[in-house]
Amino acid sequence: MKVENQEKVPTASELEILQILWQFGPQAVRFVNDEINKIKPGTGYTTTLKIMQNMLDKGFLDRVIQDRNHIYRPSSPQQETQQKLLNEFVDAAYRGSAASLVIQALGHGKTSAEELEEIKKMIRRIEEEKSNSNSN
Amino acid sequence: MKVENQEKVPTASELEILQILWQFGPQAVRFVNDEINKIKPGTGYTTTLKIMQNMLDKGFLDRVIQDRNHIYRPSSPQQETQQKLLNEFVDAAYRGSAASLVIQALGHGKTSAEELEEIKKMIRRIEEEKSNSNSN
DNA sequence: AAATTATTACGATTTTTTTCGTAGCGAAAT
DNA sequence: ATTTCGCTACGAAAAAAATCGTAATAATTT
Repeated sequence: MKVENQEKVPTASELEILQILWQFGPQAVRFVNDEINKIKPGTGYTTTLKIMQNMLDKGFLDRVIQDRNHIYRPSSPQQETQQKLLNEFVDAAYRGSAASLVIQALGHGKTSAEELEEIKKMIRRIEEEKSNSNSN
Repeated sequence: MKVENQEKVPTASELEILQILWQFGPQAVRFVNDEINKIKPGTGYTTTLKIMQNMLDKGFLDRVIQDRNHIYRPSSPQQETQQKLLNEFVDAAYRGSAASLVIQALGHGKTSAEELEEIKKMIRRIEEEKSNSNSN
């Protein structure tokens, strides 16, 4: 019985690029590089290009030619990638205990009342599922 | 007004070592290397040693001589390091939204009823603090 | 004190990631 | 058709992290 998966996840720089594509949809390198320069000024075009090409090789991105240039888009849905990142992070930083991560994440105090409501709703949903799980 | 911190956080391998020291308290290299070999068999003694020496240089570990060998211990409390890791992770993977991370973390279904109770307790505490926040 | 044993120190190599210079290519402008 | 412009391809260098071989050191045993 295997304990956990060893999925390949994007690096920090790769994740920045994914965030931009998640937010703005499929884009050319130029657009992505411009966005990155808003956060990390001075990042060369070819730097961004190379990372995106690496991501293509690793299978994190797909590419299509449109209007004579290359449009990149994430090859997996945002949620799925975030879930993998989260799983890896929980294992590495909290030894697999999602609950203690959650408690610490809430503990920093910047969570709004609306968000807390959403979270409570989520908990209620889970509790309902749990009580129904005998009749599966 | 600064938006967020850019603290130096341990790498994945360094974090593994911190986890061992958090769990078992201050230890010599030999002990840490043995533990690591339970997870990553074949990791050489000098590899672990070198990483721990790097961590000493970076300030993640302190060292004391005891019984003629070097005993290492984390230089910051576990919670503090985990909080920094968490902040960085929330920014990188969830663009700063702790709430969506929490919802996704709960979503995978492996959180026990007891843990859910703990989380609800935490939420109640936060809500109380929020309503008292005018009288600070 | 010489040999053995266990440890740390040091340096080098390998691997991964990030960075960028330069060449090549195709479309548009002159 | 030649130049210019914007993009991609390629390769290499720099930086960061992980790995390990070997030397040095110090205590214990003989």
